Amino acid sequence: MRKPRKTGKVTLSDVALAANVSAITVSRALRQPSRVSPGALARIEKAVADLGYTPDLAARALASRRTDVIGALIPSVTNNVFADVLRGIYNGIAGTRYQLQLGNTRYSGLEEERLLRTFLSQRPAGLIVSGVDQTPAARQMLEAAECPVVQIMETGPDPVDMMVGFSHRDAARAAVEHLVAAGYARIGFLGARMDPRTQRRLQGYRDAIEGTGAVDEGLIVTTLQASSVTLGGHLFGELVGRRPNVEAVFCNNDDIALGTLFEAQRRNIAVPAQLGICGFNDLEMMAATVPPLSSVVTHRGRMGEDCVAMLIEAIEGRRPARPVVDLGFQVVARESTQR
Amino acid sequence: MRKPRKTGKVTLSDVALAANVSAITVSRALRQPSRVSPGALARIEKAVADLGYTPDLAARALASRRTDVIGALIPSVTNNVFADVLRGIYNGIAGTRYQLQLGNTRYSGLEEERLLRTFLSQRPAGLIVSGVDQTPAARQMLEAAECPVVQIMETGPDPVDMMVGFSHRDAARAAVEHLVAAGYARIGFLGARMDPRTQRRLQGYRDAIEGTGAVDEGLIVTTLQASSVTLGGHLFGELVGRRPNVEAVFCNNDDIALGTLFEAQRRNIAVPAQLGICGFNDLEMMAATVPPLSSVVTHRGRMGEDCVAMLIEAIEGRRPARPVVDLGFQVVARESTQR
DNA sequence: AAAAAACATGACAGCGCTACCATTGTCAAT
DNA sequence: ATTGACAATGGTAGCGCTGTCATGTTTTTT
Repeated sequence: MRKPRKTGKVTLSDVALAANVSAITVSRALRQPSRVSPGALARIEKAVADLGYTPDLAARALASRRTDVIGALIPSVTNNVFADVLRGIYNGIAGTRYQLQLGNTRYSGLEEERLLRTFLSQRPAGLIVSGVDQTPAARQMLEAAECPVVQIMETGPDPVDMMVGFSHRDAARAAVEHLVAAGYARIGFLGARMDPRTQRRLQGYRDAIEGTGAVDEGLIVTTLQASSVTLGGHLFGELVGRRPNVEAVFCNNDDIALGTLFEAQRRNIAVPAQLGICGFNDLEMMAATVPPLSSVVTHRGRMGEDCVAMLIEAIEGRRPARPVVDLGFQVVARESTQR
Repeated sequence: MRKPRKTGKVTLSDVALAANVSAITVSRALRQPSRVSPGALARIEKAVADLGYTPDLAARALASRRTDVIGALIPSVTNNVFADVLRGIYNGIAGTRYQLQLGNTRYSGLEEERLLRTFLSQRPAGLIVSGVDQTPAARQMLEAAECPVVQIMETGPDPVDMMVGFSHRDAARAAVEHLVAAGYARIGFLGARMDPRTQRRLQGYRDAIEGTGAVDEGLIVTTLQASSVTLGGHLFGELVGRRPNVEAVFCNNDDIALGTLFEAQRRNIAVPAQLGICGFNDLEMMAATVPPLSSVVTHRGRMGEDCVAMLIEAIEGRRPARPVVDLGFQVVARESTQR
């Protein structure tokens, strides 16, 4: 007697009809099977399979005023660092009922605001944002968000909600202290992009150098350009031009460290005898170079996994005991810094 | 007289009330401003701004039976190749009304099917999938999809709908022919992961070698492990163990080529004099190594941008004249293959 | 000047699902 | 036997928006 649906789509009530229960019971069977009698459940499951029913997520979202979408905002999809974090996030999310919606802010605060607005209008179940330097407007949106929020990549005071990361300043400081301990003096800093986290690493460099004397600004070479291996070579070339007696470099990231290594080869500067090189992040390749490059391990995959785990806990009402997780770091000393 | 919404949310009809028009007119003003009188439009825009109205996408999706979501399925988020494609996709999508939903299949056909099912139940506006080797079930879902579909990464016969990519087989063949032309004999092949596109590159290698004589299977070293720089070194070591007189290698990708370069340095094998190395994809770093490494340029960013452009054209009813776009490739000869 | 076409707007009825409350039946406690 | 607690199920009423058709108003055409 029921008029055929215009859309031809199999709906809840088609399933209900086939299973001889009401629509709401089917809905319950799908979401909380334990609240439905075994007999009804079996009939419903059969009907779902027979009819090939798939829930309509838009209808569900509209009716329940919630979704299973976790939004994530990262500044770059090509940067290996975020790629690893992203892999962790996908690993953490696989097998759960949540879906990831990824936004690429391209290091722009305005773009982040725009994406945040879009995401929030979808009533996400949770939100992942990178860093702690949101614009005031973004910060306000995050605080007003009625879902859990995790800030990733770094730790800091005053979290919006939860946090998982580490101190870039401390990590950089430890790396430079390692160079000092290895016997290098006149240590340079090479940095690209100069986003907030890079700035904090520079600060860590200053912290360490100040422990041994005055900072020579001429040893600090930075650019706003995006990081690359080629650029690493250029930066090192610039540094050598300015301070020919430089003994070691702490590189803002591993691409720059690799570029520096190649540039040193090109200039016949022996690594580690004449030049110590330390990178940051410890990408897989760092152990494979000649000589192997020292770096700072950052737990990127772990960060992605943990932030998803924390988010899901919070979404499901079990707020983590510690809302701020510091994953730490580890200086890995390889041949490139063994004078 | 209108009872206050329970959700406290600003809705279309709140805007309509404030602008003194009906809800449907507000709806039109937002979607097709040209169909509303300038006066009404101005009042509506003011009301939207004053009230801070944001459309509810779930409600829109339910009522209109369509969304602005473009789903993309890629096999890996950490592989530089896909990262570049993804960047292109995000570039193409920025500034449009479309949103990207990204799925990570992790090179698994089953996972691809699962994600496809999830995506399709959201009535996406369009779909991007990687490669041409979908499982039969996935293929069927794609063919039944009522939205445009683009297959990316490679071209082939029998597209589901549209395609943008290039021939991996031809590209690999050209690379190996370049090695031959450079005067190398006994050319090896190093491959990891051995996914379908890698297999086709191996086929291209065979094509080229067969042009000069018989293929020596001992020169082909492969593994199912995921590619990495370290692994590249191991593969090359394995190859040298088996065929000490190998003169050149065509590497399945640039990470492996880089690993090979380092392994050659470790073994004091001179590149390019004693060993020619050619990679695949031409990542940025290839030009910065010592010596610079030859590779095959693949237009990854372009592929991402083009596939989005094609998809949007098709979504909006302007089907592209050529549904299959071959972006081609380019062998870049650098010092590593200049004997 | 009358007819036709184009515009501007609105009323209504859902889209497919779930929140909320109500109803029924069963069983243990009183 | 009565009561209350609980489990299983269903009815009703939307969630916020848009498709469809209808209505009135202007502009254009012949």
